[in-house]
Amino acid sequence: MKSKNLQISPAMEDYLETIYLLVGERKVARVKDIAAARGVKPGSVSPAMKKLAAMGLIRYEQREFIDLTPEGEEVARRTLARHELLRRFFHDVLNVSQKNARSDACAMEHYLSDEGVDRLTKFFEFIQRCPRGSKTEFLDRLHHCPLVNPGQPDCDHDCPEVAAMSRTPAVRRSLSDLQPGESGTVAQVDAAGQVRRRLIDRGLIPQTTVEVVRNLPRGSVRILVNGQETSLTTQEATHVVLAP
Amino acid sequence: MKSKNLQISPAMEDYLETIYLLVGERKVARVKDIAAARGVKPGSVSPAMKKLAAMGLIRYEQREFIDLTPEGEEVARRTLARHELLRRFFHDVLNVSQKNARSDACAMEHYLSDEGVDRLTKFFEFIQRCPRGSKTEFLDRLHHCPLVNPGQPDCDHDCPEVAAMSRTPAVRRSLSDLQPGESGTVAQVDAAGQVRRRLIDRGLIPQTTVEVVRNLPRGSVRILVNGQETSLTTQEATHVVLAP
DNA sequence: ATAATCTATTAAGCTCATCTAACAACGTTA
DNA sequence: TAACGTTGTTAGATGAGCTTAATAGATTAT
Ligand SMILES: [Mn+2]
Ligand SMILES: [Mn+2]
Ligand SMILES: [Mn+2]
Ligand SMILES: [Mn+2]
Repeated sequence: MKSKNLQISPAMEDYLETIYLLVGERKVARVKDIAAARGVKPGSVSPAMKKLAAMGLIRYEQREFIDLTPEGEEVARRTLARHELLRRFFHDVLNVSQKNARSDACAMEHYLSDEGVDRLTKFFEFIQRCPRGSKTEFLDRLHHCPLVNPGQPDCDHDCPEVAAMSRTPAVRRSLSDLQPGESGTVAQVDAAGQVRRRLIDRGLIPQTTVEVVRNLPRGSVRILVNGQETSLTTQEATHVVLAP
Repeated sequence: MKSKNLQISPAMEDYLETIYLLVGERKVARVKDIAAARGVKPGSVSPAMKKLAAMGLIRYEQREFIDLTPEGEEVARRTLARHELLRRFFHDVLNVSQKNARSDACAMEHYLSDEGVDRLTKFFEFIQRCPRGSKTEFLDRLHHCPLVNPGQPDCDHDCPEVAAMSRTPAVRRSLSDLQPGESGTVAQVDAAGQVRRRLIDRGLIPQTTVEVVRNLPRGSVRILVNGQETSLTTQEATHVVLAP
């Protein structure tokens, strides 16, 4: 029984993932449960099940319990592996809340290439094994570095940058220090909330090159980011820390 | 002129992003160019432009050059910022090929939450500033660590794990060493190509807990991953390195 | 100026994923 | 067994996004 449609859509992957989890949790998957888990109405589930059955991915007799075929299980597991990989990256590495980590991951899992899976896995292998024995050493630094998270006591990881910071008050150069014609590389967006969002949304993320085109009246600067011009208030510009 | 539809779909975001880039590159955006850039037919673009114009995001008179309104530019820039953030993460950090990094990023940009953007930016700030002065020190380790990339000469970063590795032949414990009932934590999937993919697709990614349920005849093991059982050949199991 | 060539718009039609609302099957309780 | 409540199926409709093919407008060459 060949599948008629070789491409599996995001929605179909999610149905398979959901069935897989339901069968794992409570032995059986029913239309009602699938609908609840996916946040859709039962009326949407029945036709979807018909389709998945036609593709040979589930075993489905009307009104009976739903079960994955080996091929469906394959897809479900692959999808879930991507889901977990991304969720862990967001939650465990980036410290995104569980809720957002989960929903971002479940949306993006359908678009992560095989190469992406491979390399993201390598990343976990690295932070698990390389950094000096303790498996959380790298994450510790990431989550507690006072350079990035102001208010953190100290990273106690003999980091010369931090030491330098506590010696000299602040040798930081910001975007507001640049003269028209000069350019620099963003090192950090030293702001929170709305200001931070606005700066990031304008493309001012670390490692981006930014050039000051000219100063505008009324305390604004015209800048060039990603080959495109925008304006910023000088106030905002002081929050963009540049690499030395 | 209020937007009738407050939610902007992935496709619409991509149209805005495309227009933004075209205007930046060659001053004007025409239907034909937009179609080519997005890989759709011109017949799809015209109605889309009509819609975006109705939403107040572009300036569009039939048969004339297309331009973003300030609101459209806002959306375009935000989308592009996410695109670049993700692309850089995949390419510069994970070493995914430009092609895949770009396409993965452009698909996922529409689903990354604000919190995700914020934290991913923090990640870049961290690797830019914390690790010992050189901005590429962390990436160097990641990309050259011989623990993860066999064949690499040596990471020369006084890493005790590597030193231990070169002293003692191999103290590694793999999934195939576990007895039924025992469990461990995945540290690395020490395989390439098909085998690696198959193991990852079964959920065996670093930091996952795995339990051996029982040994099967004919050199297979039944294992429990993510609350679900699967089988592996003993051969495959030897490639799953466990944390000590 | 006319024809040839590009380019853009439109209409019709497709697929996918969803909804609502009517209906059918089933199991339970009275 | 009859009624009821729960669960599942179906049909009809919607909307997004795309294609193709016909048509229309604009530009360029002859
Ligand atoms: Mn999903
Ligand atoms: Mn998922
Ligand atoms: Mn995109
Ligand atoms: Mn994009």
